[in-house]
Amino acid sequence: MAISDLSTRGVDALFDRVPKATLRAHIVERLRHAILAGDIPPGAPLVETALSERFDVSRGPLREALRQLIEEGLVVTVPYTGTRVAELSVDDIHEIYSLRTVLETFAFEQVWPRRDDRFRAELKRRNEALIATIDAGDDRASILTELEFHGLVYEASGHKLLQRAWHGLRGRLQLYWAAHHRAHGRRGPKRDSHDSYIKAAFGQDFEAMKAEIADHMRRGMETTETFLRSMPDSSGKPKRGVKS
Amino acid sequence: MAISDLSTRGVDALFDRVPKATLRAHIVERLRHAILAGDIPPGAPLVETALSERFDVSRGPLREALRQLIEEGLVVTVPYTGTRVAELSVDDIHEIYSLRTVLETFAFEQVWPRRDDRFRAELKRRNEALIATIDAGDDRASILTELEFHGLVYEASGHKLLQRAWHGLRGRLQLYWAAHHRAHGRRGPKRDSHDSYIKAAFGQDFEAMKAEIADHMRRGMETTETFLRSMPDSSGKPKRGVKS
DNA sequence: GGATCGTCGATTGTCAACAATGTGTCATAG
DNA sequence: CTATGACACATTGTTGACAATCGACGATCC
Repeated sequence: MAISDLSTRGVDALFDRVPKATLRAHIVERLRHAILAGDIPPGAPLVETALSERFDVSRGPLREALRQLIEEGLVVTVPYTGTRVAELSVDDIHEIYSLRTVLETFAFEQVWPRRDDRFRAELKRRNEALIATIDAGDDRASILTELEFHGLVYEASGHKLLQRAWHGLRGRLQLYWAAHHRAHGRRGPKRDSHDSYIKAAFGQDFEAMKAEIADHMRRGMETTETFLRSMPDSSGKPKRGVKS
Repeated sequence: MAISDLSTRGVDALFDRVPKATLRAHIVERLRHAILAGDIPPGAPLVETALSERFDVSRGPLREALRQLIEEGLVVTVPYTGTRVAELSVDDIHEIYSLRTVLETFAFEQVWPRRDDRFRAELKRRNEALIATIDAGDDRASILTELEFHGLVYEASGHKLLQRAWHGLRGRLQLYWAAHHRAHGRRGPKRDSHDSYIKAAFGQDFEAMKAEIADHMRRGMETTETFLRSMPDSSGKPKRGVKS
């Protein structure tokens, strides 16, 4: 799996100018990383010329990369006027978590009959990876490991459309979690936050699993919402902040 | 709506160069229409130079339009090799309908407490519009009216992310329905196909509504799957067929 | 002094030419 | 006749320049 490959090499090990496949894909990666890491905060303007210079590419591939990030919900644009990193809002949080509850429940429903030993072992492995990042105090990495933990269910479902939907949610979630991390230092996921989740996943009662998912999501949403409401004003109008 | 506008004036009655908003958006509209109407069948190659000439734009906006259609699942591409209209497959049908069942159930769950008279009236209105197109024998239009009928629930949910997910499903559904229509002349939706659906939607029993949705989807999926399996070979390799 | 209109700068939208890559063909050797 | 290799063609990827549009600032008029 290329995913675990990425997580081991760390978040900012950047290949500078080694076009592996297509240029646009690389820009998407790097821009997404810069946004999700908070290097370019929500609301910050994304000027095409500045970005094309920063990434050392022309505006063509860069524009296409921006379009993709728009599709992912990380970036918003208004024609002839400008492009910015998406802003945060409580309404979005409600939408993200409510839809995520539905999708993750559905994903588990698909996976339920096929929970073999490999699935169980991998779920445990990813939980231990999550705990490791928490113990290490690496909050930024713990965001990724937590997403990978939950991502397993979608991958195991074998449902491509569902995985696609999860991908769209995943980016948005990361945007909020990263902002939380940036504001409070620690986002504060507990070591045992997934214990009951795993227990239910290994059990035989699917209804219990559904309840556990709903509960897990409710807690996550409340945490995120509380954080966002504590923000002074995330809908302010930051002027500049792209260059470097 | 500009869509009905486009459908009435036909595919090649082109406004010659009246940029209303942004060029890319227009190309997306026209390309999507051409694909969903079957003018460019599944598997047909989409050559950028040919399309840019056909639509009288340069390759820049055209490429961006293609990217968007890729996101929507109507088009597939492989780097440096080519772009084609997405092919049809039974696996996709299962994914589309299973996910759609989940999403539409969720949408109804959101709408359930707010089913006021306006909602009921609009649902009836759209059903009558669907019946009108069926009676008129306009199968192509009945695809649109049926999608609009089901679309109401998503719109009424007020859930932007959910609407976005529906949008992605909608295009794919249309792709299959249009192929069905093209192959069999009539796709054959019955006049009363939504009677029980509406009855459940107006009732008080949400569990009954869930069952009705599941049943409706199951029937739709079976119809679509049966059609696709009756196709000689939809995974063949058509050579050319873009120009004109 | 306040409002309105025009102008200027900044930013995105669009275009046509050039480079990189992949695929199929055709000649050639075994 | 088959396999193999090089070559040419078709197609996408990338680039830099040019055009259209928007927002803000400042001058001007009431």
